[in-house]
Amino acid sequence: MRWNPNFIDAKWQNQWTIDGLNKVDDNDSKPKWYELTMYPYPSGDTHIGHWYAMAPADAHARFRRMQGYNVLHPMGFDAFGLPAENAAIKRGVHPRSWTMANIEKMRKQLKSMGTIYDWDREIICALPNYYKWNQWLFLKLYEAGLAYRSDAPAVWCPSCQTVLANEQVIEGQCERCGTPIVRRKLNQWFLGITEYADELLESSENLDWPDRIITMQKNWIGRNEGTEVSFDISHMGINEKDIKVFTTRPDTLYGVTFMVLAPEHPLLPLLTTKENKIAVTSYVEKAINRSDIERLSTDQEKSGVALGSYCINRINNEKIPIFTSDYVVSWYATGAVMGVPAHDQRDFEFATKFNIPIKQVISPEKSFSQTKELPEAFVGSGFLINSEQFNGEENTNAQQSITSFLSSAGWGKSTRTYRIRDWLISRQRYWGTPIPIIHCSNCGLVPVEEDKLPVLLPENAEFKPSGESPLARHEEFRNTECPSCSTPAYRETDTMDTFFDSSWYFLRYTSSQLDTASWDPEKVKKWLPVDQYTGGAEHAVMHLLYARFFIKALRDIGLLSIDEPFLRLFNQGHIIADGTKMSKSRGNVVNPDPYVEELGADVVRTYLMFVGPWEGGGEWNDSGINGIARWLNRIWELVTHDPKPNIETQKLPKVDELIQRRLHQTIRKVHNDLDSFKFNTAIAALMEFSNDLQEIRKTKNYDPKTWINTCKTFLIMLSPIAPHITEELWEILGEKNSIHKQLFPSWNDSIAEENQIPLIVQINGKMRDRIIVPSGIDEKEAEKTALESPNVQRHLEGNSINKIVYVQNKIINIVVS
RNA sequence: GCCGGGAUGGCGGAAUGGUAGACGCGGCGGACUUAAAAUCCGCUGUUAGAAAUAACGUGUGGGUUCGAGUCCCUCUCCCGGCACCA
Repeated sequence: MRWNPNFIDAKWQNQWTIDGLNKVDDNDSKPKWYELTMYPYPSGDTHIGHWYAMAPADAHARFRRMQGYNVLHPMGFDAFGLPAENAAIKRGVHPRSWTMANIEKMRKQLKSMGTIYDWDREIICALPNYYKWNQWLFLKLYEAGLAYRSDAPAVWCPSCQTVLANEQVIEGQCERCGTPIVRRKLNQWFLGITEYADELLESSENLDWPDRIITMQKNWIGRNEGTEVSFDISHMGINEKDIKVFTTRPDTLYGVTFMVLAPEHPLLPLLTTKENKIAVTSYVEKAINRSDIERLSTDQEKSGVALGSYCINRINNEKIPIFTSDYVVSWYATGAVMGVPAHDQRDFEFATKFNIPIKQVISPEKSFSQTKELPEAFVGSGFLINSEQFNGEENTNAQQSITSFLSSAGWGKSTRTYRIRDWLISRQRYWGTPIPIIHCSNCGLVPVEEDKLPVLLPENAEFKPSGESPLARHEEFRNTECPSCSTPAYRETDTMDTFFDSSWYFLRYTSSQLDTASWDPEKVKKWLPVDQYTGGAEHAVMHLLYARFFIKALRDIGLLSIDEPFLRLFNQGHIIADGTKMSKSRGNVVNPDPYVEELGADVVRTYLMFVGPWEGGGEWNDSGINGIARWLNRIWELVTHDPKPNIETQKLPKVDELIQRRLHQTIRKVHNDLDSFKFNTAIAALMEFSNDLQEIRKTKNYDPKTWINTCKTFLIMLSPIAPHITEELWEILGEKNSIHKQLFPSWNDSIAEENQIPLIVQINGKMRDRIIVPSGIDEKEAEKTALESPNVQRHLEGNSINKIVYVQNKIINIVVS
């Protein structure tokens, strides 16, 4: 190393702090730019994956700042969550001390990256000055009817000993620990995200987000148009008079030969006959206790049991036997399915197994008379048969006519159903925000008064998981009195999902120190929405969807006036090691510190940006990192060594022109690449340019003034990527003001333009020669020059020219017979 | 099963329908050095050739085009998402 990176890193990080270079001024009159990167969970070690997420984001934010924006690029810690609790249980330390010690360590490591975070704005969600506002926002949502308690069947992770949101289930397994989940009926807190399903779907069209994320959110919301049909059970003598089903195929209504209720369906016990009770109860119990993976595996044989009762298909008055089966799930649509075995493969399999009649009602041909036995369900389109007045109708048509018939009869209606469920936010764990509600036997649910917030998380809880919240066993916390009637009452003891914290943290950055409100409305008005968000795609249907919902809900409550939190989104890839995600438990964490110590922060930053497109991520491999160290070394040499040009040569103006041309080409390329997160090619362009400068220096034919100015411009372009070495060299070149206060250079297309270009000569599309011609020559001239080429002549021998295709400044293709 | 994205040298990767392999790593050869490291110079897709050059070459097979890594169709494999969703 020709320069001492450790010395320079420390020198400038210190100097920038002293100068307040990265303080963000809310009153700055420059246009604002809010560039946000997802805040990390303080797991203890900043690994190379964190750098991969943060260093390029920092370079981009710096680039925006150099374009003249007032840039807010904050950092904080997603400090509540299970790992702290698990680590605490394992090691006997308190989650708070574990978390705070980790934050301490991570903050130091993040500072070593040389980022522009304004640490005065840091947020830590696990501190009362943050979670107080979680509680306050919860109460606002509660007042608005968007937070409610309900008995819906919840997803339960047997290992984490808590309920989860549907979004936290990946292929039937807990997102965090991979344990197969089960469903339990529990009384839990939900947020009404489904009320916003349509808006979430529709307004995503206007976001500058990757298509795949928008698609994932669309699929997750899963809006489906169909028909709700009610089947008559009034003969059963119970309160409910019908079973409602949702179907996308109302055209097959005459083909219904059975009804299936989900094992959790509320009507199930009421519709089970005495004779069938034992069989049904045992089936239901088994089904409910199975994990989703077992239960929803598509390759198992259909199972089920008859309830012994029937319902009436009102359209034709047929008696339809009722079954229960685990292929019908309670958490989608109405939890009941009309069985049309002739036209649905699942129903077909069920009917075959239980010897239920299969009645065909759609035929591929119009003149169809006789029902043959179907080998499998016919799911194609065709014409209705066995359907009374609708016979002969095209089935797509019949979907509408049957639906309107049902509507006018009051037996059904056209409707929509959604896959998305309301967001379950209760967690039976300790290390989270206490839900600020009091349960009173007289008054029911009573919100904690605002001036009593925060409801503090007690320090001395026994947090070993037991299936109920640790706070439930904390008498002092649990026992309180009702704010409204003053009788003894108890506190809600569940805590909030940590995605609650991250749904609004970006608002808090604008006024993180404020203790009289969740945020300063003026500042939020100034900074929001986030102009550019960067982070991993794994949050597509969790954090990103929740945050969008939050903003819309808070807008409707009157706390905000924006519709969307994040205007632009960029998903960077992930650095993996040994083929999987880096994690402490897997023991494959790559620590950046040794690299930083050996090579300096700039080398690590630059290398991470150079290895490939940012969205790609990839396997960690340090084989090329020395190449970056060598390059920065060469730059050090280039700038610090007196050029000593031979100013007497006559070629001087020409070389100057060449330098200028290459410089302007490079500015254009680097500007456009940084603008669109293409750091790898921006760095490649800077490398090419520095290689050119080295060649030029060897000639000694240039004006020293041009040389120095060119070096300075080059350093400015490199400074968002490698902030320390460029600042040092900037100082060495005699500059007094920080390089990071300079504007990004602009280019001039006419200076960048080449006057001599290589023209590719092809014969029948194969390259035969490249000739240097003046830029912009016309076809005739190009043709003449091309035909003069000996190699071209050789290939033309004995052939006649059919056609010549000329593309100016690119190619000339001679087509011969 | 459905919906996305992808497959380019030994490796990471680059290429508005117009020179495939920029840039970097690694490798080979050379200079400097007592030597090594560092640094510098040259070569480096495959095959043939001393070279000029030629043929071949972007997962498979076809197509459109003067011209295809790029556009269209087929298949294979890999990655991500969803999935007994009614």
